[in-house]
Amino acid sequence: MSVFNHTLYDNDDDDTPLSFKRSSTSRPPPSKQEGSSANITYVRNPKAVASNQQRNGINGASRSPLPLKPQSTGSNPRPSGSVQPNSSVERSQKSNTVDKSKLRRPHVEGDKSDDSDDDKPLAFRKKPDTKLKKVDTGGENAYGSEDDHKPHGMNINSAKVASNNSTNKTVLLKTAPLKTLQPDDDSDDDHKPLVQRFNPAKRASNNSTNKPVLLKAAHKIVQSNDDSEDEKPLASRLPTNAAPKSRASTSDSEDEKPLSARFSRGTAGTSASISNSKDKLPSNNKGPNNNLSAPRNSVKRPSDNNNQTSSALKKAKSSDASASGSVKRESKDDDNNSVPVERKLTPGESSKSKPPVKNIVKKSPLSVKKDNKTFKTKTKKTMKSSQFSKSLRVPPGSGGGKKWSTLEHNGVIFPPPYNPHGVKMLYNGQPVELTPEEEEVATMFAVMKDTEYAAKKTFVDNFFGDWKKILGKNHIIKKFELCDFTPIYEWHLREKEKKKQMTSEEKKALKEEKLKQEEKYMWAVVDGVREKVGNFRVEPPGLFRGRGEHPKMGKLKKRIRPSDITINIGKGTAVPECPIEGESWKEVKHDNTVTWLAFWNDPISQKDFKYVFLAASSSLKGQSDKEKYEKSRKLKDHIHNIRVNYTKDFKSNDVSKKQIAVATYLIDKLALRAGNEKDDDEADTVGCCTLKVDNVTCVPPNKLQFDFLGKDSIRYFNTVEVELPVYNAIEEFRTGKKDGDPVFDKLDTTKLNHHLKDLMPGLTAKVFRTYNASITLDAILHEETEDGTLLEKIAVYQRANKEVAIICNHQRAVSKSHDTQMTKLNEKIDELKAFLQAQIDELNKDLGKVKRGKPLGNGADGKPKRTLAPEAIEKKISQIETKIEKMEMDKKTKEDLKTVALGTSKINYLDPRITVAWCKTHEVPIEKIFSKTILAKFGWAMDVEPDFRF
DNA sequence: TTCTTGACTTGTGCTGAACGGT
DNA sequence: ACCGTTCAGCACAAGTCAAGAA
Repeated sequence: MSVFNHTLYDNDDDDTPLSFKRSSTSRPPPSKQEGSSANITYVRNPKAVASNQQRNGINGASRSPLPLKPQSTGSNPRPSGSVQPNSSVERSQKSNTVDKSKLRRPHVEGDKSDDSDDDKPLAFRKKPDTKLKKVDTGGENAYGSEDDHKPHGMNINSAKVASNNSTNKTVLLKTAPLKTLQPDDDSDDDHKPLVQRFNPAKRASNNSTNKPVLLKAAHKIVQSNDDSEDEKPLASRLPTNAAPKSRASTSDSEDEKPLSARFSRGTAGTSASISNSKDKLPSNNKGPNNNLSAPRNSVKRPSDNNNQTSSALKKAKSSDASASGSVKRESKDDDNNSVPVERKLTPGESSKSKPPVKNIVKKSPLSVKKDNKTFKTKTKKTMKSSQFSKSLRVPPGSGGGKKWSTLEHNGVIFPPPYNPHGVKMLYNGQPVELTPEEEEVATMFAVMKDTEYAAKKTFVDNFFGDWKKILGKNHIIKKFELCDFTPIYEWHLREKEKKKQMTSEEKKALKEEKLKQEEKYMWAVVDGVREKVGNFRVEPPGLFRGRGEHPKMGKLKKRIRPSDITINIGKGTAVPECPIEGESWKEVKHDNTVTWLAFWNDPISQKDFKYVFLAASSSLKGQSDKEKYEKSRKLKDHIHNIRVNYTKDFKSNDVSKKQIAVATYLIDKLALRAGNEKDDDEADTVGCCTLKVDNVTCVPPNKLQFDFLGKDSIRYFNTVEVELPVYNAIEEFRTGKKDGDPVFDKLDTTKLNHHLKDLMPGLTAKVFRTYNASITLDAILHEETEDGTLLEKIAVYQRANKEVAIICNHQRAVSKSHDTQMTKLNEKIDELKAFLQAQIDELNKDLGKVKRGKPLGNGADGKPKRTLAPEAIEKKISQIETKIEKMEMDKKTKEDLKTVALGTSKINYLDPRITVAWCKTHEVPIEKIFSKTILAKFGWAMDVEPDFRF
């Protein structure tokens, strides 16, 4: 069977984590038998749980003080992407010290080689002269970042430096001209405190010496020799050669230097504030999706075998890679297993097995128009899926191309019809009789009474406007102010309580019932393989919860009916029966150039669609995921030239060119999103291309302060030191414009991406995010993993993950109980400290006696104390101190991560092969890093060789 | 060329299961 | 066994980007 299964889910093993052993070489753990055993059970125990309601509310997430990126050593300074916390409080809280030390990044200082820098994540690149000035950092991070770069030892100093300013942090990047950077960065040490520490040379030596890097050494060596390298982008290789550390130092291409040198990054703190609110209505449908036991299919897709079979190595070249990615699918044969079976698919596989199809697929947009009148069937659709040849297949993203040959599924499941509760709300103090339809909408609003939404005017206005349409002109209810939804709200609370009070048996029964109803919708069969369906539940009606200041928040999201839904299914396959009697689907299509199983128009914005796709663990999704990472890896080979290219254009006389250059720089350095144009009926958020004059402030001599609301209205706040030409260009772009005007008036994402494609096939703005995230993880893991305990290794991974999350500005709301929890933790620590101190005092006393040859007397238990050797006593004291340190560390970690979300980057930006290879090399059970779901999603990456480098 | 449509990825919060301490 | 905290997984909003239509 597939490795995947074994690895991940052996039944036998139960939950025991499997660990990859190095010795095993690339092999994954022995596989088990096929499907048999592995079951993944998604079912959870129906116990009652206390949910924590973290809520929503406001997030004020502030970012942890993480340092964003350290300086880069080289050329590009990474933007510090740190986000600053919104709340001053939070900011102040952060401490920089701890993490940083761990985070240190590889650094290269002197690098002579530019190349190396290019490979490096921006974060790691050197700063040119960093003079570290510390900028005002707001504190937390500013320093942090720098510290991070530094070797641990260095941190101390840096710590001092750091101040807790609550304000903004500025990053300091040095803009130093390249020159500065280069040659002797070592020399820079003088300037920079941090820097000094960083001598590459030193580092290298340290590693070998101080740090026990067992694995590393071996590993590295291997890499260089490995064939595997072929696969790897050059850049990646470089690092490997010497010690990772050496990377920087070693490379010599000076060519590159200039560019790199130029970039300096500031690490500013960024803070992000969040303004999301969120309360959601209870959705009817939610439910765990557990797996049912379904038989699994062991069938594999016919494949080419391109896949990687066992050998992880099969590395296809990048180009192929995408095509050949192997994917494991979850298939189940039988009911019981939900275990994913590994399968490999090659894009072409399916085709093979199946009869060749014509390849005509052209990609046309869906034929369905909204009107649906026009249903055009474009050629593609018409074509039978069956016949495409593999060669024709195009990567999923590419647009054209057949995605499947046969597709079977059972459609979607609808939420239950509204069940009136009969509780009367008050209007002007009087109970009001409402029809079920009117009551349903009133209830949607009532249950949100304690959320932030209920206090927002836009939300209330939109809700009331839509509700009035249902009430009709002549309804007694005319003014919102006279409405009192409290009775319904209280009813809701009672229902919630009832639910909570149910016994576990009752809950279990309910769950099973639900599972039984949903089981048939959970699976689809694609090219003969059973695959999980992602979101087979139609969204229930409710009030739209747009994020930020969304102009449509509160509008009624009407109930979706079968007549709103378009089904996509294989030709010749039975069309799913419409689950609601007397109704029928809007349309049934047979389009094998797309991966959706069904869609309906978003009731809030008719121009948008809601799709039903396969689950992330499916082969189709896995293949596309792999292609995404392969494309990002390819960027490694082009990044140097791209940087040279845009640097050259910073001073172009062609404004359009200049804007493209500066925008690309910001996307590369700061990991900004592209920034598509938005309509007026959407929240007012921006990305790089849509930055407005008031989103960027020039802080002389060469810093830029960004403050804007990005995706999901998450605040991006960061002050970064940039190269002087960039600074000047931004200043120029802002000149003569008003606050709300676009900084990049000659640019939009289409133009930018068009330009990027000239630099590298398939390159788009978002690829930089993936590239910088993955290469940062790869670099930190290689630079900082040392021999140590499992927990220590996991901590290294977490720090690396955190670093990436900060770069990407992935935030989360601070849990409501965070402060309480911290207080408790502090009390516990203090208590323990006092206790431990007493012990230490006692031991010290004993130590003195022992040294003087005196008897120890009796212990607390009245028995004479055993005489310990001084060394033993010292050791004991040391252990106690270590324990205290560990607790402090845990506390810091908790504080640091309170506003940082690690999951998003893990799921979307970090090439799983980096993690898998690292786990194999360092014998860390993959389950310690990836949850069951993520493991299933990344089945395609499980058999990577241990020496894989991004 | 620009606008619109369509498809798919990315991102945050909520809910309830899992975990760990008492 | 109970209970609070942590975390996995889901829901669904909000991005990106390509291709077709105008």
